[in-house]
Amino acid sequence: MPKRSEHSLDEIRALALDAVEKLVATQGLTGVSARKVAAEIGYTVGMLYHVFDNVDDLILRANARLVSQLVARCEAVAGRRSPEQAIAAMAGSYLALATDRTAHWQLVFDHTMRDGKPVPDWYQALTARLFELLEQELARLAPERRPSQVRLAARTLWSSVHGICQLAISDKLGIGGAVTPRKALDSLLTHYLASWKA
Amino acid sequence: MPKRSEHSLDEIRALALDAVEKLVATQGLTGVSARKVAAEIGYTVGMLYHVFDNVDDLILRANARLVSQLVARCEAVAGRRSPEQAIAAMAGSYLALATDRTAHWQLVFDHTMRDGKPVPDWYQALTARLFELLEQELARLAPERRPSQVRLAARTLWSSVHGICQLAISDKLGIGGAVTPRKALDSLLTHYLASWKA
DNA sequence: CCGCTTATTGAACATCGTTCATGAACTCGG
DNA sequence: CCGAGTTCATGAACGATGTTCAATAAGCGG
Repeated sequence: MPKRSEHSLDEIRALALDAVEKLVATQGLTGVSARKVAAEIGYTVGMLYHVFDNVDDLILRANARLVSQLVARCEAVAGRRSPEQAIAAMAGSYLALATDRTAHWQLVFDHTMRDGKPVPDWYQALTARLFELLEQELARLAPERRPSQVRLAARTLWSSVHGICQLAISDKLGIGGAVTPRKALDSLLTHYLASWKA
Repeated sequence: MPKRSEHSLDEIRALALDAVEKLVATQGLTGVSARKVAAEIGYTVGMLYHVFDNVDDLILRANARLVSQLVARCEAVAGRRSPEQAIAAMAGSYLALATDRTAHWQLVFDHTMRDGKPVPDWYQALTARLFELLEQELARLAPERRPSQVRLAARTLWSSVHGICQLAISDKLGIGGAVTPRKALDSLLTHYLASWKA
């Protein structure tokens, strides 16, 4: 007994993504499943598959919205002030989102493709954009460095920031609490950049 | 119709852990499930629960064996040579295991407790040991640094190494291939330590 | 008004983690 | 040597998961 709803397919998509955010915030990682999302938006599971390829696609779209926010914040601070400040602001944005929306960010970290399929291109392009922005600032910081060196430094730094934020989220950093992720990021950027720009 | 087997409980435990390694190596992350492990060792699911608390326990024990290898390698290179060389050897051990036994290491990275229970103490103690070893070398490198600074540097560096290895495993580092994880680790250690020991 | 497209359902399948009553195979006291 | 109790081990069951799909209702173009 199907009943035409008042929502367009695009609206249903958006509703589903909202539901993912709500569910992960309230129930954690296990709160996100096709059936729960469907129930949350008042549809059945089958409908979700009409609108998303599969659950991987659903979660990836939801995660992309969060990563896009990070990209936006990084773009906002790019170019302004000194390169060091811009880079610090980017890392800070990363950490801020990670600690502010921990549950959803855990979904970003922990999600892995079923079976073992590769992450789709449109998603990888999003994260690649983060590398680009950092490269820009690094090039500004040390204009005489060759592009390959800038590339290496960007990937090294961003991976490190990623690692710090991830361990911070899973509470594996400072058992005594003396080591905050904020301090770790400061330490990383201060020392790495001091030597790198020289 | 239960038949007494020829294995002791401890032997079954060991067989199961071997099976996890074999399954993850041949079938990837999805190849590891209670039923598949049970089938692999010629028992039924119920038997696994006689010998492990649950699947989290099973996987954690399997992962612990791999992490223990890393700990052992790090202990082997600790104290010898210069602190810089020891630290580089530790990071290299991390990377070597990550690239050599990629599938199993992905299990270490990707595994998260069901429901959201905390990681048990005995496992956290294992990873904490890695921090300790690095702290020793850092203290040797800069004897005048205060313990809190050594703590911070150890966590910063190890998280960064972790991040680099993780992105390397999931192939998110160098699209062009020019950036190898090896170079990223070198870059990280060289620049960070150069500034930090000063 | 009829037929075609589109939305939506609900049931089905396979797999997963987990629990448990059942029972066979040992062990040991008498 | 035999019965009681303990220890292995099973297979079925439950609920939840991702995914597919035939069936069907609603809307729309002619």
